Amino acid sequence: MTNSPPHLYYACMSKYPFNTIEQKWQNFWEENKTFSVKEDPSIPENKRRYVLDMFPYPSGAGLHVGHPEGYTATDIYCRYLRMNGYNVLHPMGFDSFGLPAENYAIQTGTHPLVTTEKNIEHFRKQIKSLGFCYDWDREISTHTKEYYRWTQWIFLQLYKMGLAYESETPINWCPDCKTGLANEEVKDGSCDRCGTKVTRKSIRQWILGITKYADRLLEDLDTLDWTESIKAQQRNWIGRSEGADVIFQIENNKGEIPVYTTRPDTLFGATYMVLSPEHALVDTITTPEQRNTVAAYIESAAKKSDLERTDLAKEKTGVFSGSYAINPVNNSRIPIWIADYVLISYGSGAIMAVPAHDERDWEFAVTFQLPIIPVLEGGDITQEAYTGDGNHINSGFLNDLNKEDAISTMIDWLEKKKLGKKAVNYKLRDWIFSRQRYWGEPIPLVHCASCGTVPVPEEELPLELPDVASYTPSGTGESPLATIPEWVNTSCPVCGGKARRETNTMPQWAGSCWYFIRYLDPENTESFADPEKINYWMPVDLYVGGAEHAVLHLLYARFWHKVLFDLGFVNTKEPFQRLINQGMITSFAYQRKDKSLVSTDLVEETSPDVFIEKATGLQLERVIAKMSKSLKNVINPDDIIHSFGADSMRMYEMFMGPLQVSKPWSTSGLSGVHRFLDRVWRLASERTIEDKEAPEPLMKLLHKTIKKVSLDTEALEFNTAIAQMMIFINELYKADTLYSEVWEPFILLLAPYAPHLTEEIWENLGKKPSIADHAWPQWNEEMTKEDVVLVVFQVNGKVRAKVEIPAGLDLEALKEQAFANERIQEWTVGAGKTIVKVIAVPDKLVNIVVK
RNA sequence: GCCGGCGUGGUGAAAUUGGUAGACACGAUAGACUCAAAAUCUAUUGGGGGUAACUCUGUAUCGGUUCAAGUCCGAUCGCCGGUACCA
Repeated sequence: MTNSPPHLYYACMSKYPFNTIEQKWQNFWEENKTFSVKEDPSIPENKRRYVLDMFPYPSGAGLHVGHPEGYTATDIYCRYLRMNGYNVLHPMGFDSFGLPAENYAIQTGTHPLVTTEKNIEHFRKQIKSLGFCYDWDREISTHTKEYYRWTQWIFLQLYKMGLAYESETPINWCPDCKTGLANEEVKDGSCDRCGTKVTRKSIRQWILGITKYADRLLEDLDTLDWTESIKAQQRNWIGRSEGADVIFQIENNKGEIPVYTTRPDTLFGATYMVLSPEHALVDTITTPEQRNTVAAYIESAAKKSDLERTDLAKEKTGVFSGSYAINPVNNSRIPIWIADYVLISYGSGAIMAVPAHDERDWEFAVTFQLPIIPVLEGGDITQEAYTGDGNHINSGFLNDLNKEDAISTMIDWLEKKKLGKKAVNYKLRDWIFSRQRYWGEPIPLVHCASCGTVPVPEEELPLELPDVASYTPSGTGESPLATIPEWVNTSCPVCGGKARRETNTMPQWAGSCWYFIRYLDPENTESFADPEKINYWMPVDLYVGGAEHAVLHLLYARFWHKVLFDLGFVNTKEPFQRLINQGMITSFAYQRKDKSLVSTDLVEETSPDVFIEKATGLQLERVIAKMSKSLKNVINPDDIIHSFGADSMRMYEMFMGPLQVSKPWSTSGLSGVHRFLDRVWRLASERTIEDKEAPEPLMKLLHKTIKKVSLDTEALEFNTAIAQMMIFINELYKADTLYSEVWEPFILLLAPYAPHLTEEIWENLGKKPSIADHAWPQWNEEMTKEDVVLVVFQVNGKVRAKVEIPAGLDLEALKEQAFANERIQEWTVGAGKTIVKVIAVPDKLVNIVVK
């Protein structure tokens, strides 16, 4: 029960020799290429499966217990599919470009290539020690030039389609990582990777036009078998809204201001306008009297971080520009204000303000005493903005219409008068793609004074990452590559004149946008993958990984895939048909009364479930927390494998609970699973195996077990499949004889779960390895049915008797049984009750309703 | 605030279409084996009452639908994840 510190595991020694067994079979699989897979055309399409794990970033910390969770789930599923005659593609690789290796290089002077390859070695060894059925011949790493050659090639396709463009507008900048970040990499105003507060910085950068695909990224979500939560996150992130662009004329012919609104029906209630401080027209509309005030406001707004301008801002601020605009529906003169609650990055950076029906405008209007005119009935606009539906008032031709009708009527009117038009907007921004760092794919472009930006010819790819003396980013917005003149200075591929290479690199997400395609054809030097192989395997049938990539990797990869689809290079609109997110493996932690947490090594369990802080003697509450070094509750997979074996580790992670939910690690729970495997081993080694017929009850249990394990494995419900196998073993334990006709099928059922142990037992039975190539056992439906069933008799819905009766008894006979039952009689006629109604469900129950 | 998910024993969790709540496992208690311990095996184990047969009660809270609700519907509370002046 206690979450013992790691050194205590070793005390729990097992009897079955998992260390030697596991090493032996891992060697066997490797030498025999048991899990190598080919595109066999004779296997029909419905018998091909592509099962993919999110590949890891090979960090210096090594494998975390969270990794094997998803990997074990797909491993069991793949082994199950193979045994059922499927041709299964199940590869593994490494997402090996990225900042940690580079930061380590800065600290130590070691080349990122050296540490990365060392980490990959370590990860590969750790992953192999769990006995997964990957086809290691297909392993890829995104940092190798053979791989990034094609990442660069895809970038050039994007460039040629006009989807990659250069820009110099303010972007998110992490002062610690010294690089620009995409919107998706900013969480709560901080860098997703290092937690440093993000600032704004204006630098030249490469941007990918993901917004051109916004509609398709949104629509095609409906075709995917993903969890609602991830789809919802992507929908929210794309943030599509429908409304209208409306043009407001500035008084005295100073120009016009287009605004975007989702509520064109409230146009009669627009009593002022607001421009974002960064809006291009601010200068034009500011009157001489207001110039100083406006300039001061813009300066103060510019100093604020995004976080201060949005999250932290409770009070609305702003200044009057001095100018007025004309409301196009009623020609009323409305003031134009400058306020930072309007963002330059959304819509046109300017709004019409309808304080009666918009919370933000209401707050602003109240603060600055601007008029609030209701145009919909309902609510109390003296207290708050009313955003609900209602009949329109004070709205000319919209009066008496509801919200929906008024919106369409107004849009028609605007379009007819050429004052505006229907419009769609997105929260999604284009993808800021360049990084001012070293350890990433060089962007294969050349800047020529006469030809402009020119792509590196495809046949010259890969454009190799050069060696640098110092990895430290300049911080000025240039990558360390800029410091190598012999690399930067080149000739223009078009005119042959002097030119400079692009010095930015790609973000870590680039490599993971298409790695699942490279697995199909990892050695190909002619193309990124052979179309025939793509046709054979794609799309990915099942993709398992963490939910933290909901709007990063999963959105970017979908975008690239759609581009490749449009170019005819891939055969599907979507890369990942089905997605499952494994839950996080958490750990227990101990909490004081004041909610502060105590490191696990400072806690003692004095009696069951009583936890005491050693230093103070105060009782602590056990809570669930993320594993963290500071709490000393991190579980290291290597320790677990060493003390309990990979099979125990695999099975425990599956037995903990449903794959999709997060659950706390418990080492005593692990030992329960280990005990089960040990019992299997002891049955195999201690009992005599008989070829004679097994008793019928055992055969029935076997068939029920085959059915349950098959259906649950298919549905990825591994915890209940394991429970059924435990029931089966508990039953086998009761007899001295082990019948081969029940034992052998059981070992096959267990094989995907505990592959090493079952290979060994299988071989000891005199069978030919590998058990992974053996056919999955089939159940006989007749044998899963019981002859006698337990039926309950209820009176008024309360169980009053339980009886065993022959299965399939007809309803009348069933009712008769109930009435004849002594206990039922006591509760019905015996108690002087009148029978009102009788409900009978075959093989289940009889419910007698009495008064 | 908004979106998504979840609330079941001491603990991790089970429970087809609504039909025996708590399978399986951990922990605990007792017993067997042992000089003893560990390991192993067996039994019991939601809570209350009763010598017992049995009985009352129980799936976050309150209410509803139903012969029957962990499951369906409504409201409330709590937890987790995401997101937030997006006009």
